[in-house]
Amino acid sequence: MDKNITDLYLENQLCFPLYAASRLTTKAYAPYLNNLNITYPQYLVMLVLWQYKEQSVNEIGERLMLESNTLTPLLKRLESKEFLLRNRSKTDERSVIVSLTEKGNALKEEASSIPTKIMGSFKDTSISEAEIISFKETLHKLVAVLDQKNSGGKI
Amino acid sequence: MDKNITDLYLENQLCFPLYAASRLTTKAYAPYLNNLNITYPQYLVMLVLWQYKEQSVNEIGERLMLESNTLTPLLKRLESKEFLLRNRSKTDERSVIVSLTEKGNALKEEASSIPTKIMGSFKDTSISEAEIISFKETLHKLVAVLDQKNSGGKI
DNA sequence: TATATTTGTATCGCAAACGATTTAATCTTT
DNA sequence: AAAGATTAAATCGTTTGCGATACAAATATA
Repeated sequence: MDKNITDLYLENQLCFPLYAASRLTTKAYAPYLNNLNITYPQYLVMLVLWQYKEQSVNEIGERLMLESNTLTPLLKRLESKEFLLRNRSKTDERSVIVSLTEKGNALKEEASSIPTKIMGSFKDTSISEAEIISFKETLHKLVAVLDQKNSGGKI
Repeated sequence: MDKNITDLYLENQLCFPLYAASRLTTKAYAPYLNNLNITYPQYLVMLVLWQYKEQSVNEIGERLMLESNTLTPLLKRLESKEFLLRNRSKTDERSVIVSLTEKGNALKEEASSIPTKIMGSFKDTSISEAEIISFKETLHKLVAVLDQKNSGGKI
C-alpha cells in the first residue's frame, strides 16, 4: 500500500498555516501593544477584563481557554504594571478575583483604535470583506469543535 | 466621540480565535506526536525535512517562518533523539546542513496516517469539506499578506 | 591586500504554554 | 464534627517564540 505522501506536504496541511497565521498576527499587533507596554496574551486578558469586569482567574481562563499555570504569572506581570489587582475572594478564599485599576481602565481608550488599524491593513489586499466574514465564521466553528474534542470530551 | 467599544469584544476579534485555533490544533496533534516522541514544532521541522530533504537551517527557517534562535535548540533536541544530523557545509562554513537519519526517515511512515486522522475528526461536525477548502484558501492568503506586512516589508 | 559589510548561525534572556504536582479552602457524606 | 473528595490557584520543569546581541565566514570595496 502506498501511503498518501502528499498528505505530509506543508502546503496541504491545515495545521501549519493556522500556526503561522497565529504567530504572524501576534507580530502584527506587537508595534501597537509595545506602545501600551503589554504583550499579546496580556492584551487578551485585558480584553476580557474590559468586557466582563472583575472576575476570577478561573473565569478568565475559561474565556481564553488558558489554565492557571499560564495565567498566574501573566496576571502577576500585569499587576506589577498596575493594570489590575489580584485579591482573594471574601466568600470563597480559594478564588482570586482580578479587577482593573484606574490605569487598567484607562488603557481601554488607548487600545480602542487597534482593531480598526489591524483590519485596515487588509483593505487593499486580495482578501475581500465578505471573505473575511465567512472565514471568521468557519474559524469560530473550528474552535468550537476543537474545544469539544479536547477539554469538552473529558467529562 | 464615542469609540466603537464592541470592537474590543472578544467575539468580534479575528486575532483571538486564530490564537485559540492554533493552540487547540497543537493539542489535537499531541496524542499522536507523543507516540512519536516529538513535539508539534518538531513535527513541522520533520515535515519540511521529509518533503525537501537535506537543507540549511536558514531554508528550514524560511519555510516555517522561524528564526535560528528558535530552530537551533529545537534541531539539537531532534539531533539528540537521533532523527537528524547537523553538519557544517563544506562549501560555505557559515551554513549548517540538516539531514535525516535512518530513524528520521523511518518516522515518516509512522507519521503518514496523522493528517487523515486529524481531518477525519471533522467528518461529523457542522463544518463541511467544501467549507474547509475555502477556509484553507483564505488562510493561505492571510498568511501571505501578514508575512508581507512583517518581514517582507522590511527590505 | 586590508578593511568594511553582509550573511548564517548561535547565545542569552524574557514571556508564554502546558503537563504534573502541590497547597489550601470548600463541599459531601457520614 | 471529622474524613474524604473536589475545587481554585500556584508552583515546577520543559519547550517554544523572539528581540537583542555576538561571532565567524564570506563577500564587497577601498
